[in-house]
Amino acid sequence: MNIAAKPACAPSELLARRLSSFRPLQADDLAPLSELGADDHAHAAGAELSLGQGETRLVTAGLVGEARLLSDGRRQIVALRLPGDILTPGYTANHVISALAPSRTLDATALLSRLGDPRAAPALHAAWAEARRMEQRAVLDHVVRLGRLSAYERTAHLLLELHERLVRVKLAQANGFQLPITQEIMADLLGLSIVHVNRTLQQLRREGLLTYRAGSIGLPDRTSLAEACGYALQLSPTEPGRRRAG
Amino acid sequence: MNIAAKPACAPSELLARRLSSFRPLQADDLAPLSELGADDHAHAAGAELSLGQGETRLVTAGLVGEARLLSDGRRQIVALRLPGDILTPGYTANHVISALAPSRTLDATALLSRLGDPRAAPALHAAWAEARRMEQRAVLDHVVRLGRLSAYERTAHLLLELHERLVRVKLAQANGFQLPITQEIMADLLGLSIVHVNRTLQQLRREGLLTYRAGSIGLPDRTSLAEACGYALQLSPTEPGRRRAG
DNA sequence: CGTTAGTTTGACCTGTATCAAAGCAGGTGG
DNA sequence: CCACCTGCTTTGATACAGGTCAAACTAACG
Repeated sequence: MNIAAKPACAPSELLARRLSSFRPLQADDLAPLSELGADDHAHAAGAELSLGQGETRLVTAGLVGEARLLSDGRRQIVALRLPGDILTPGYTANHVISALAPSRTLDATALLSRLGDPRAAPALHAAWAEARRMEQRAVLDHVVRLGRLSAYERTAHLLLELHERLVRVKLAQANGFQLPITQEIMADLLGLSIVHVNRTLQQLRREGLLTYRAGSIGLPDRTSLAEACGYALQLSPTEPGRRRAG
Repeated sequence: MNIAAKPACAPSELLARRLSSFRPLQADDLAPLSELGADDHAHAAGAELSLGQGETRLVTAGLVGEARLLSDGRRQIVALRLPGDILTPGYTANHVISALAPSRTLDATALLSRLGDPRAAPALHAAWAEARRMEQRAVLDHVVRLGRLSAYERTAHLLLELHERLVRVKLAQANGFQLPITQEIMADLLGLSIVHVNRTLQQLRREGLLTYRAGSIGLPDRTSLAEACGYALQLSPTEPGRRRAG
């Protein structure tokens, strides 16, 4: 039940969970996933991952970030990749992919090209397409956070998004999850200074909307938190596995 | 030579230009594009475009924006679509696609599904894949602008990006282009207030890095401008059609 | 020519950055 | 087992980029 360096479950199981969260899938739909080996590669926290041209890797544990570096040292993390997410090579020279916490990844180039083909595995393909859509959506949410939300809203919004994404791969509890990253990383994610991230987290705690210690985030009242930042919850606050009615 | 409401050229020619800017393409490679009719649909400035589920439209003239609306009226434009770009339905309820200037679009669902197939038209497919990559890259650039660049840098960075994108479809001059949008729209694009956009544009003008009147942008010194905001020019500043050596 | 939409200016305010220093671990070596 | 790093968090004081409010200016348009 956490994003540890040690894989909580087999890579294929992880992907199965994520894809099933988008489309109901039968056991035999999932068969192609079993081609994934268990030979994942470990990355220490902070290690940069370099993907070969055209290579696709599946994150199986930990937390990976894709960031853009500016010449004066500023950094913006443009995407967070959680277990079950995939990595593709960056677009520009200053685009770096690195493990934000001890992580594991696995080459999934072959499987992924199969998922992209509607003929090979229709059910998986549909679920995969939905997952891709969701990723697209997440980037745009990130744009809105950075462009139009206050520090307070940004932070709340991001935590809610992470929670929902982790629930899909069953790596979160109903009202909390592990987030083994420093406040500096949160700052680079949220486009804020470290100091301000710290103060914002304190405010959320003071208001009883957040608890955290030792990299463990608690969101005791996701409904209020969502209201406070305009986040549209996708999963029921009480039964996070279940899709919402509205 | 501008992004007017009247199409400057046939839709197929527009796509041909954009794709050719990514990969050299022969006349017969481009043949499949001719299936595009000329029956594009006009949209008044400000009009919202609603795409059917699964529908894909090609922008043939004007300027289209994809925005997210917040309940209190804040708006963030998450992507600008220029002639030669495509539109797909939004991901969320608050995602709206609207013409930012008088525009024209054309259904391209059939053609686009063909471009996605490597077997049907390999050369076009490769160019198209590259174009998609570039779009991805542009969104991430937008994230960096909003998250880590100052108002001044953001503005410069965006104008340079727009210029390069318009050059690809031959709708820009060597050092300028038409940008028929209000400063309010720029504000929603850049995550700034209208007033501050105005002041930032003035500063750029004062410094001789920008001229504009009547929706016409001039970038007399793209090299300096790029330096001022850390933009990595892709096209030669002197011969904007040609790929850069570095 | 009056109306309306957009731009520009000025005065003022506030959210967030910056700087600096003080706590607080957790790990290492003596 | 303590003393010491070293990296992270927290706090306080201060500065500034950019927001807000309000009004004047401009230009297009019927």
